[in-house]
Amino acid sequence: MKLQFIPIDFDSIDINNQTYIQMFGRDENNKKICVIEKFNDWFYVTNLKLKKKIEKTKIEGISPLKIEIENKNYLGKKVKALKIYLQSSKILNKFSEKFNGLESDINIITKYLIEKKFSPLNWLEVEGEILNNSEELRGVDRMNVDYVILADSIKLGKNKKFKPKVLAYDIETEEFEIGKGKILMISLVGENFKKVLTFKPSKKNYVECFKNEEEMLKAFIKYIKEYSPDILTGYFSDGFDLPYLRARAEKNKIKLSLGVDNSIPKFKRGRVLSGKIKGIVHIDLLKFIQIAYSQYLQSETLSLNEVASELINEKKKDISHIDLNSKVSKKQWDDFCEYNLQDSIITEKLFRKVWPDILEFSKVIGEPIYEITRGGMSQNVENYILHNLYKFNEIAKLKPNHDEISSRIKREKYEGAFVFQPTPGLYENLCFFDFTSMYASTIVTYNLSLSTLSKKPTKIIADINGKKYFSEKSGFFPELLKQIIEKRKEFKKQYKDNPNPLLKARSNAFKLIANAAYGYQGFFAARYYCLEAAAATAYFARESIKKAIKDFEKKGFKPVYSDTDSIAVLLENKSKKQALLILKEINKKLPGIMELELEDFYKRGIWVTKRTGDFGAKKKYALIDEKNNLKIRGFETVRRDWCRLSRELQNKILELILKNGNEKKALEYAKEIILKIKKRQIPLKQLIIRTQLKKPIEEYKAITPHVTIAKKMKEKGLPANMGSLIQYYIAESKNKKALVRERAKLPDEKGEYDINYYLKHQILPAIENIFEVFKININELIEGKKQTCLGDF
DNA sequence: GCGCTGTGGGTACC
DNA sequence: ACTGGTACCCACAGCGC
Repeated sequence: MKLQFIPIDFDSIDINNQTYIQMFGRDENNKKICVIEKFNDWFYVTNLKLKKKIEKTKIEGISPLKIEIENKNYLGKKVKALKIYLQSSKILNKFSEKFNGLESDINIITKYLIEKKFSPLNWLEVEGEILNNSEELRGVDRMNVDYVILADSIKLGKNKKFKPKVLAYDIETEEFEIGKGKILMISLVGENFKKVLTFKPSKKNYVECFKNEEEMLKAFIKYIKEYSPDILTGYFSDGFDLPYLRARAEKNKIKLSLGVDNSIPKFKRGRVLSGKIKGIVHIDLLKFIQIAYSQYLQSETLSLNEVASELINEKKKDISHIDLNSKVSKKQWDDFCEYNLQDSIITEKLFRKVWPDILEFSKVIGEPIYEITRGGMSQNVENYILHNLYKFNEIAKLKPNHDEISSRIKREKYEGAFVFQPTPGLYENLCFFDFTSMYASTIVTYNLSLSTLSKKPTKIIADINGKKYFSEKSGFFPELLKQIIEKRKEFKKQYKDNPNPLLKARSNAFKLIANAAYGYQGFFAARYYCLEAAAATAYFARESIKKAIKDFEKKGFKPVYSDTDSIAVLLENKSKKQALLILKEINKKLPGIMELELEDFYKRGIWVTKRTGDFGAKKKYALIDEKNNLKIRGFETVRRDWCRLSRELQNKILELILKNGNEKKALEYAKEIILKIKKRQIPLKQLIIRTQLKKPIEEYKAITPHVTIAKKMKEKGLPANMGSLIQYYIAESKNKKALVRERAKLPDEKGEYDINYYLKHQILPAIENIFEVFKININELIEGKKQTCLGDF
């Protein structure tokens, strides 16, 4: 039979020493199906003399299926290679190791997709037979899908729209530690499907009540099987919900058979766990948001609440804390159920919102959605490369081994970007320019990569701790990056002409890959690691930006600031038109694909001194554009480890100064706030300091306030683990010389906030340097000196 | 015990 | 360990005296 099929999840299986690829997805009638196809895995050997020996080799009773001689490239050089096919991939590594093989370390699904030139989530045309309790294939078709088909041939099909069947879930538990307490409830939300499973009655109509935790877990499994989603999604579900479910299932001695073959979820150890369910793509939305969105989000944490409110304008249900040790009222329990349901509702909506990005990311990189949502950007860059090496007939380089990685980690840092030393002051009429995708353009323009690093001198010379040369013949890495940049441009333009989420997502996916390519070459675990290329990229970028600054200066534009790829100049008596003309002139002379573009014009901008030393601080400035929009960089206002009071005060002061062009109103405002805190009229909420715990508590050498508080929280049984945001305030103490950490208290701990601490350590640092631009000494104002001059105090 | 400087730690910029 | 380097600023740690 012949059918149209869209693959969503991928796996492989070995039956009687033959490897098969399993693809789970939908047919054109929206039936959930599994397509199985034989696949012969391979590896390469570049020593042709080994052909006979390999042919005769047998491992675990298996010898090579066939060996082909191919003309290939390896790191840009022509090679003759043996391509050795094996019917079973389980002995591939053993074979490959024996003969120093290549490409044996590429994931089998990746290889299948590369060989077939399929991309996940593209429709395929499948011809084959439906399996019916096939004994020959050891009952591989006994799965919870509508049918299983063994394919004879698979071709690219006609693309059409596809909407995956999604189920979102969320659990509420007694304890935060995985598996420690019971799971109290589980919510499930899909299209026209809303349920909360629990074992304590509630009158809410979506709640289903079971005898105990065990029965609830069984029902959870049953509902997932019945609903049979393509995608099961949660928020932080790799790190919490799924492992917790696994632990409680074990405790209740039931099998968490969520897979379509009744298998239990598999967990892969990484920096954090990732949970895989056979035949259903488990997506932890948090992970994808970290990869694709975090750099664009305003949210200070990536909590579901903050992210959802920013992306879909939805909030979690606000309920008061429930103390499970005391009696819980019916109303409280109902609210709790609703809270649980709401989390899944939000997660499902959030999923719908980011789905175009997941889809495009997967198509652009060429990897299934499970893979692209895990493993970080370096992995995505690498996968993009692997899927496109065929264009260059390249054999892939092996991953570095453990020793290689260790020595790479130990290497010294190289010199990075250039940052202009600003002169503190308030400036008027500024013009910002920046290089488009600077590092990526630099890599392309100067041909910087592992395979183009040359031992012999060339015209491309990077002066990085000695001279390094790069060949002028373009290499596959820069060439690939060039294509990425071109595609980015193309889709960006298409999006401009025809704004739709898919085009935006596609353009954004290419942008993210381009931006990560530079970091990739300097990343210790990269296949195409090349520190010289990374250092040379930074070198040529520095040269470019310094030259551009000089060029603007020559044309009479005074440079004020520059960081990595941006330049700010003063317009002074010149017009915007003139600035754009100069930009054009400078652009004409730029090499390769380097391109400088106008970022924006600003009415005013302010730069301040460092707190220590009397010169201008880098990476700290505030701008106001012609529509009175503020753009604040680096200041305490944008730093989450400062209390709200200092942040809001500083923000207001910057705004008043930039709007008015002078400090008068700002000073009035500062006085007001200082007076308020002196009178203890500022609510504690404004004074909470938040700092993240970046590692396990025991590993800290310096015992800072937030570490002290974290310890206190642990003692109280509150969650304070790696990654937690620790909140505290600084309270008064009889001992004037007590350390800050000794005065730090939890937000709900009794005490009076220390007015002096907040004046000197939170308010003063946030505004002192700003007023210094106007020769005003805020410290004197705070301490109450010169009262007669300033009044009020 | 005081004052200075170095270091660890967190966060932001690009 | 899960892209890179640059820079700010705090609180504590450690040193000399």
